[in-house]
Amino acid sequence: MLNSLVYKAIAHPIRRDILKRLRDGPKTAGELSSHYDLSKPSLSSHFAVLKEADLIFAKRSGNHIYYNLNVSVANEVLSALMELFGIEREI
Amino acid sequence: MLNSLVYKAIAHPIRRDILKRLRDGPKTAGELSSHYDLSKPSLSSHFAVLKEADLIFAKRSGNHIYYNLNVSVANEVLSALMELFGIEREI
DNA sequence: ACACTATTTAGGATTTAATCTAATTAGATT
DNA sequence: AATCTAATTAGATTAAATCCTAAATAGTGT
Repeated sequence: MLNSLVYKAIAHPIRRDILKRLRDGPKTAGELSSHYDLSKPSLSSHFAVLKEADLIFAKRSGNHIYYNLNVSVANEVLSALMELFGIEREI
Repeated sequence: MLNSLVYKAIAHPIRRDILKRLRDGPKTAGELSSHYDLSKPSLSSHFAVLKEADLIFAKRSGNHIYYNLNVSVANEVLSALMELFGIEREI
């Protein structure tokens, strides 16, 4: 079954928004932080929660760290919820 | 978009287990409570969270209150998460 | 190696969630 | 209307999450 950390990770609106933004490609912490009225340390801890849940992963390039959406885990989340709700997935 | 209460609701393992059990049909509070080492008031508050999120609804029949899974909202959850992760749903 | 920039860790305050026991409500049945 | 059963509300406590400022780290690039 799916890791419980994932559910905790998507429980926070800012973390969901981060995930949504990462759909369109990798972003740096600074780039993401510009969208929220939140200190960088606070945002960093949101990243940590998402990383623990394995929903994102980090890659350094030059002076920046880029965050990437972990698409395979995202798919697992959906499968787990479908099972939870007893809904069949087509294909 | 989807109500934020839904994400909070599925964040707790007991609440997810309740949802799973309700897939197979309505259950009373007492019936559900027998599966958990938790006081009835605590469980009742879990029901309240699920109700607030509109994931379940209650129906009285005789001396019991039956809880039912709200399938339409369950489907909305999946759609919302698919959008969140940028995954297309077939059909 | 030194300094610069980006990000995270530490420590602490505040808020929200989860849980319990005891008391109450709601409705059903006699 | 009195009683019984099922479930919830109240009130208090403990645990977990969120957020901040200040300090530390990590890696880049001069």
